[in-house]
Amino acid sequence: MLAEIIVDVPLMQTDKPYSYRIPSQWEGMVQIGVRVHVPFGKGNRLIQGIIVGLLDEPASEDTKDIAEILDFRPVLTTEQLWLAEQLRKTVFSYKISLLKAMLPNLLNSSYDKVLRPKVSLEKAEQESLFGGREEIRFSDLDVEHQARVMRLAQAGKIEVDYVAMDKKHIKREKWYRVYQDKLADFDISKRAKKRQELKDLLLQQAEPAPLASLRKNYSKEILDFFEEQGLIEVWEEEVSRSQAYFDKVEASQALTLNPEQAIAVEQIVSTVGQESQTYLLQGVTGSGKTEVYLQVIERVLAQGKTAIMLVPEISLTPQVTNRFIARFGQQVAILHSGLSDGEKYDEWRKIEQGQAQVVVGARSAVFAPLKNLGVIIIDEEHEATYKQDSNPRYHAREVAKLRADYNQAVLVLGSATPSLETRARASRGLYGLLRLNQRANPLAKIPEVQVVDFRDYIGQQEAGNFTPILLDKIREKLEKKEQVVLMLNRRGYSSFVMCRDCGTVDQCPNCDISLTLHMDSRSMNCHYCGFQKAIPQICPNCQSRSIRYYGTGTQKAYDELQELLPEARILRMDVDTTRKKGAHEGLLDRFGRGEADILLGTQMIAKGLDFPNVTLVGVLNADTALNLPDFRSSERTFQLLTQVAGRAGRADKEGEVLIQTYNPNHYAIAFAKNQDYEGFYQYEMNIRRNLGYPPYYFTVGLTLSHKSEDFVVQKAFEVVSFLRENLSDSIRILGPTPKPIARTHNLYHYQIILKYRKEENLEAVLNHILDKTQEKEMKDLRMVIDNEPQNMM
DNA sequence: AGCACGCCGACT
DNA sequence: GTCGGCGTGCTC
Repeated sequence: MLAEIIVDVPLMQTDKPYSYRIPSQWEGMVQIGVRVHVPFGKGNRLIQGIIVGLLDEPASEDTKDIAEILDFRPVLTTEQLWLAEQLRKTVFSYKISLLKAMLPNLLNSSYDKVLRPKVSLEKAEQESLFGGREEIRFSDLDVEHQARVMRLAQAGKIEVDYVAMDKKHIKREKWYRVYQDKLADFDISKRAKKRQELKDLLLQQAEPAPLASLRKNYSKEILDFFEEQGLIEVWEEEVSRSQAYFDKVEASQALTLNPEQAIAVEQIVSTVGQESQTYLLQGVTGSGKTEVYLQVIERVLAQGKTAIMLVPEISLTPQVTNRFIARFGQQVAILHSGLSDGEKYDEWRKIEQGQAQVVVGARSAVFAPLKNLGVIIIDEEHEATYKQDSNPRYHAREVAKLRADYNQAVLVLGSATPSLETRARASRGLYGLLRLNQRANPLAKIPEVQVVDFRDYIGQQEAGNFTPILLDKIREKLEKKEQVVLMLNRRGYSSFVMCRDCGTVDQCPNCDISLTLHMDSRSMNCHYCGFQKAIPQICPNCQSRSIRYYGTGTQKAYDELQELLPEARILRMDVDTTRKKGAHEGLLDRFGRGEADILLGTQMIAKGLDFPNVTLVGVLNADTALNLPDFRSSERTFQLLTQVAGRAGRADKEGEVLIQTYNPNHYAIAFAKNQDYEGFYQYEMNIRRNLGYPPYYFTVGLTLSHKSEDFVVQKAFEVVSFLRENLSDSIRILGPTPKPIARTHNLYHYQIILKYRKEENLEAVLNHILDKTQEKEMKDLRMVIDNEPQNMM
């Protein structure tokens, strides 16, 4: 009996199953989807592998044995193995990388080396290294000793063995149960006051309970006494570390749907279990999409099926997740990046063991090992975060479609501003189109949007970020004790330092980007590589003292605002203030409780917030994302402005939106002002057709990086000519061009973009290129192939 | 990746 | 004449 194993060596040459013999003692116990350790290569070092197949074939001469079985039951389902197989075709990554992306981090164990002295090792060395012990761990040594050990090992004086460090870790909790009859008859001496007290307490305790509740008031000795006497039974149970999270949420009931919502729910539910179908649920902000999701899931659960609910990472706030916990209680598993590895593992086990039927999570939750899927819902489907921007570069939407097909499940894509790709498919009838045009709260009105031309106020502004008209509006709202949300769209620039005499901008020495000023740490920082230095006092180029801060950041806007409106209580929310765990929720909670008048933040405030007292939303600078060298920049700007406008007037108070811009006539801003998705869609589709971009064409981006610019350029041209030779004439190849930020981490990046409608050999050709870049002569050339890149930057 | 094989220059 | 440099190729 042989097992086919994908080994954990992420390389093109090893991206195929290897056959290993299953030692007879494990025969019949080994299953597909189980992790193993296998000897690999000349040194027979142990590496992790995943069994993807079993063969009833005789072993050949050089077949090796599986060294160790890591799991008693599969950690990957057959569906997940199938998924990896499918994704391998469009995600230019290795199968092992895809499989590992489906496992919780905790299960991806690492290895250690065990060292033992050989007889040839000098006594003195043995004493100083081993100090009498029979073996030591390589990882326990400091770098100096590690090097010494390596030399001795090479000299054959130390024996080296590989062992795996398995970090698997299940948190356990002690529980107890009282033997009531026995306890009632048990006599405790009058002098043992504490034991008497505990007896009385336990007689009231009919149900099993956590031992920790007794530990608070009773010592270990007393509890041990009761256990030894057989009065209570104590045992250990696995606990979910996120349990506390669930305990504090109160259950909620389904809300009454308006006719549009009801139609959407019925339409979606009617297809569940019938066929794999995709719906686009296009609903204006505040139209109650979440309630539709909740009721669809409820109906799917009633059919005995399971559900995945994907939301963008940023909106995985308690505000959102609590709604799911409140409705479905213990049936929900929550997966997001804020959890520790241990917590993620706990949630994963809940899913894998069938305790959770609903998974709410960010991108990677699309891989959740739920069985019998009925529905997958992707909220805010246009968000770029659904595409992973590191290996493996999968798109959650694509994975969800595959899973829906596999399970005959329904895929629901929800958005107020769908991506053009999705909307185009709905328009062509490939997806069902469901619309919600009314706000769920009948009193809430679509807010009035006003566009302010920054150029009209040049020279008369009190401060760089605020036109007088916006300031007046803010003051007006503050007087009425209403709240204001201000968004600073920082993408593209931030504050930098420039010399007024010679124009020199302080740049990162490793990256082609200006350094960003951070007032709180009094330093200049590079946002790409983390480089940090002191704020210059004189120009590094001309030694002039006329050095000034330019651009704008939330910090600067905050300072300006504080000066202009000293009485206002302002909360600042950006990556700097939300880095700490829980800081994000903390800030929102405070704002929700009315502890601040103004919430000033970056794009992260545009999503999912629902504060009834917010009546003004101001966008300080609508343009920054508009001029980025990316064909999606208009789409992004339109989506962002529409989203943020939706934060105003959620309840019965009328909302207002004010957008400051230098480009009031740009179509993305004009359509956003009128909240006209249809107009924007038609206009943008025309542009995409003329320029040959998605959804009319498919795209693939290739990025080459190297520390020598000449070398990357040369290799990039070689890649382009290889592509031209091996692909059809109809493919359009752009580049190579330097990336918009041409150098980061001391590496030069060059980009090639492919645009095509149909290309038979593309997968094979790209795999071949990936394979070639791993050859030795390519030195440390880095190559990334990104199918349907979301960011051209 | 990591390890061994193997073919050329510098040295005993 | 040999030691060791790293370019090349393979891993069930």
